Amino acid sequence: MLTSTVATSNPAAGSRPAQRLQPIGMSTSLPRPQGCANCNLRSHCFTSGFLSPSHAEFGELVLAHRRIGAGQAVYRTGDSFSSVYVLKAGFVKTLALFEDGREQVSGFYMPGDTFGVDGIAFGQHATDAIALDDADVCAIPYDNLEQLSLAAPAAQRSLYRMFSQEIVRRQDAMVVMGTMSAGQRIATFLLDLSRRFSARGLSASEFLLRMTRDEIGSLLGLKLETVSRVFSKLQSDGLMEIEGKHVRIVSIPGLRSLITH
Amino acid sequence: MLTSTVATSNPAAGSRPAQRLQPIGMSTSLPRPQGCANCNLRSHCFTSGFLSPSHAEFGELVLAHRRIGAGQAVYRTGDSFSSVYVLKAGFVKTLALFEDGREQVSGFYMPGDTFGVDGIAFGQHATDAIALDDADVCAIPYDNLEQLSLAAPAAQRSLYRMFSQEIVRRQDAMVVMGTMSAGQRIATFLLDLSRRFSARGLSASEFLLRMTRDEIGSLLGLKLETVSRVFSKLQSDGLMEIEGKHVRIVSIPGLRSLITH
DNA sequence: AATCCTGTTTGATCGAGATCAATGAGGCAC
DNA sequence: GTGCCTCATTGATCTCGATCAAACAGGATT
Repeated sequence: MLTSTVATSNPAAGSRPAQRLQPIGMSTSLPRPQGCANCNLRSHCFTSGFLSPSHAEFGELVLAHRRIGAGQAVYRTGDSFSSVYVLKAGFVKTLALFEDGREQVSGFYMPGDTFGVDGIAFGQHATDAIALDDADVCAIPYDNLEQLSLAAPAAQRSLYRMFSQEIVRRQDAMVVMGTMSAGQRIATFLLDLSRRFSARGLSASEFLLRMTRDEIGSLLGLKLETVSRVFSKLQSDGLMEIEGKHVRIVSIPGLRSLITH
Repeated sequence: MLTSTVATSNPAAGSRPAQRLQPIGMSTSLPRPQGCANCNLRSHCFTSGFLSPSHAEFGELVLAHRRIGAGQAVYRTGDSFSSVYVLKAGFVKTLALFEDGREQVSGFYMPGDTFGVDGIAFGQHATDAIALDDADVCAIPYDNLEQLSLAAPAAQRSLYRMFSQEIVRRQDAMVVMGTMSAGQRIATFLLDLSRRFSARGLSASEFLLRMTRDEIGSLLGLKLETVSRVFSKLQSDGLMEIEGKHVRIVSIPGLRSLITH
């Protein structure tokens, strides 16, 4: 069992209704305390592929910066598409909405991740992006990005890679939902989080879930009770420990073998 | 009931094992009988956004052309990524493969559709692309596309739109699998096919399925028996008629209301 | 303190779809 | 023609996850 009680970092997210923000543009952005050159997320940001230290001043030109309160929207479905966003701090979920009111979590994003790319197809966003806790986002106006891409082949390549990764990410989600049992889906989810935390220099085995059981279930095509039951089962099987939002993975290989068998 | 027996256009696809083709490049491509300017799919091809008639000769430079036999692969997972493909004739499925051997159909493509975009992220394809019947594909070497994008902003914009559409398509598939019953998934699938046939000037209500029940089930996260049962149910409910591969949708609004309720 | 609210856990039951199984239909090879 | 193969249909049964329901924990508010 976990010995310490861990408070969530997002006490207000649930009780505060999601509110619409103005679209984020350079003209309305707050001044950035420091530029890309000094950003501690440089290595994870997709701009690192084309913003070399010597181009730091160019980075200043491209990026805007804004704080999003917990539960608030970075953008809403149907909002005119103007920017792609890089998460600088906090966590964000994207929600896919269907015409008939159906909705589903389509992704969780952590610092360094890029989101909002879906908007390019039709000039308006195809998801809601909601902050799970207080979050800082860098908004990259799409017009600037297009310009930059024309001027810098490396920028174009980074952008294409990012697009393609979003395609692959959703494709993997399809396979997970189309072929895996509840236990396998949860294991896949946990290992994905683990890998991403690890890539950011954080612990691969111990971390906080920033989202609810309901949101996890929505992403995976499961009900919240099923998510809860699977967590309990994995704990009793000795593969993980879970107490509220606090997760400790006991056996990463154990979770992996669950998925294969 | 349907009064005529309709032969499938793909008698050999099932009995012939999928075989690997050489990667398609300009140097190995067959000469094209005619250029983009005269292509009857111009209006559906993503190149139509930037290849104006006056640029027809540029189109000749960009495009290569090749016939793929039924059951053969345009590319395989892991193949080095060199081209994006536009389907000129026939039907193609893409298969997503997982490390553990898991596989799932991730999309069906019809003439005018673009596929293969997933390869850009990691420089190698993330899917298999298999012809469902004899197919003609236009291969667009990625290097050329990058060059063209740098020179022509309209080309870049078309390419981005296409990427983003692939993201949205997979996201919709996630919602379908994550929130819909078997009947609703099948109805969504049929309406999607109907819309796409209709957009190509073909009948929205009567068409041939080029794929097996198993392949449909794989795309939707269902077993082939379930697909078959749902077809039978929809027929007995008077919403569609189905005989083998031949589908006639009796009530498009009826199918739509199935999805909502 | 008491109350309320959201999120979580756990139990009992139900049902949609998977699984197992048998049969049939169409096409191809010989 | 016969045999073989893949694909499709339909029935019987089973099972996993959904649903319905109750209880509880932690915070926030008053």
